[in-house]
Amino acid sequence: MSNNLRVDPRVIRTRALLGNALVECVAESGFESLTIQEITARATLNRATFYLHYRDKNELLEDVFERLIGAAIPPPPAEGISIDPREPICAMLEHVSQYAEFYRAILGEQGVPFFMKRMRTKISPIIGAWLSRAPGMTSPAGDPPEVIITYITSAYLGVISWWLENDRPLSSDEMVEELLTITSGGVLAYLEKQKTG
Amino acid sequence: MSNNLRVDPRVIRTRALLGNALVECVAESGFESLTIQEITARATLNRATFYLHYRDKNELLEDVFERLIGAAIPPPPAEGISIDPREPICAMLEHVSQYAEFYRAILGEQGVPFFMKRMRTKISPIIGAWLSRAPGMTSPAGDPPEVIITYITSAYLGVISWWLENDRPLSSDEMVEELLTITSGGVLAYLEKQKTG
DNA sequence: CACTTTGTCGACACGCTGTTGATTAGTTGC
DNA sequence: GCAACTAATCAACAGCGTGTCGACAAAGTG
Repeated sequence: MSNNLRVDPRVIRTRALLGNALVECVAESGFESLTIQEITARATLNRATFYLHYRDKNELLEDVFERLIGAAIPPPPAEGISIDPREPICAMLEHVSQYAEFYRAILGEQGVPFFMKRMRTKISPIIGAWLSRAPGMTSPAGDPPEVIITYITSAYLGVISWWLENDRPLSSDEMVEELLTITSGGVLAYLEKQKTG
Repeated sequence: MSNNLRVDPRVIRTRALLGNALVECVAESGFESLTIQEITARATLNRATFYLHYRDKNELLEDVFERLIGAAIPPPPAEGISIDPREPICAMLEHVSQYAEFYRAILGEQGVPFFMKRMRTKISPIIGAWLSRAPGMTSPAGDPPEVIITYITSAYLGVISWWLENDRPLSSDEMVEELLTITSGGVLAYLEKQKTG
C-alpha cells in the first residue's frame, strides 16, 4: 500500500509510455482489434512489462482516460455548485478536440461501450447539477428524475461523437449553444431559433 | 445468385439455429467474450458449419438483428409519410421488450458499438420524418439539420438502454409520452408537466 | 435413382494470451 | 559509493480460439 504511491520514476515512465502508445494506436487503428503486442511494441517495452502494471488493455484504457480527463476537466461539481453547464461542457468539448482522433475512434462505430459509460459519468453530474437548480425545477422529489438526465447525457454524448466524426464543423462555443438551446427549449425552440438566426 | 434465395430447408434451419443460439448466449453472457465455439455448441452444430454461413459473429449478429427488427418494425418511413412518431417508437419499445435480455446485453456496458449504430439507422429516419413536418419547421434548407436528429436519436437510444437496464419501470406508452414531451418542449416543458401531472 | 448441396468430423498451423524463471538495469537508503 | 531492493528484459511455455482443409455422411433436388 505504501509503495502504491508510484514514486519510482521507472513506473511513471513505463505507464506514460504505455498510455501514449495506447492513444496513438487507438487513434490509428481503433481499440477492438488492438493487441497488447502492438501497444508494447509502440511503447518500446517488453510485452511482459505490460502485465506488471495492467491486467488487460481495458484497464490501461481506464487509467489513461482518468489521467487525460482529470487533467482537463475539474472533478465533477461536488454539490450542485455550478448552475451554468456552459463552462464544463465547453471544457469537455475542447478536451475531446485535443485528442480528436483518439476520441473519435473510441466513441465511434468501432468504439468501446464501457468507455462511453465512463464518459457518461463525467457528463451526467454536470447535467444533474444544472437541472437541480433549473428555474422551473421545484418538484416534490428534490432530485431531477433519472430519465431526463439519461436523456440529455445520451444526447450530448451522441452529438459529441457526431461532431468528431464530422471533423468538428462548429466551434466548441457554437456547439454548446446549440446543445443548450435544444435541451432547454426542445425542438420547437431550436427550429424557431434557426429561422430567426 | 439463384441459389442465394436460401430455398434449401437445411440452410434455413441452420441459420435459425445459429440466430437463436446467438440471442440466447448474448442474453446470458454478453457478446464480447462470446466465442463461435459456444454459439455452435448451443446450436448443436459443428463449428465448421458456422463458417459456411458467416464470416464472424458480427455478421451473424447483423443478420439476426435485421431479421428480428424487420419482423417487428415496418421498414423505415419511405418519404416522410408518418408524421406522428408515437406509433413506430412505441413499436420499437415493445420489440426490445420482447427480447429484453438480449437488447440489454447488447446495448449496455458490455455492448456492441456497431450494433448501436445499426439501431440508430432504425430510429433516425423516424425522427427525420417527424421533424420534416414539424409545425415550426419551414427552414430554408428543406431537411432538418443533422445535429438535432443526432441529438434526439442518441437521446432515445440512451433512454431505451436505461429503460432496459432498470427493468422497464414504465410502460411503452408512458415512455413514449415522456420522450416526446422532452423532445418537443425541452427540459422546461418536461419539468412543468411533472409538477402539474 | 443419380446428382448436388449441406453438414460433420478430425486435424492443422496460426496468432495472441498470460505466466514463469533467470538475468540485467535502474533506484533508493545508509 | 555500496548494498539491498525493485523494475524491466528476454526466451520459453501451455492454453485457447481461430480459420481452413479434405474426406466423408446426410439431406434435399429433379
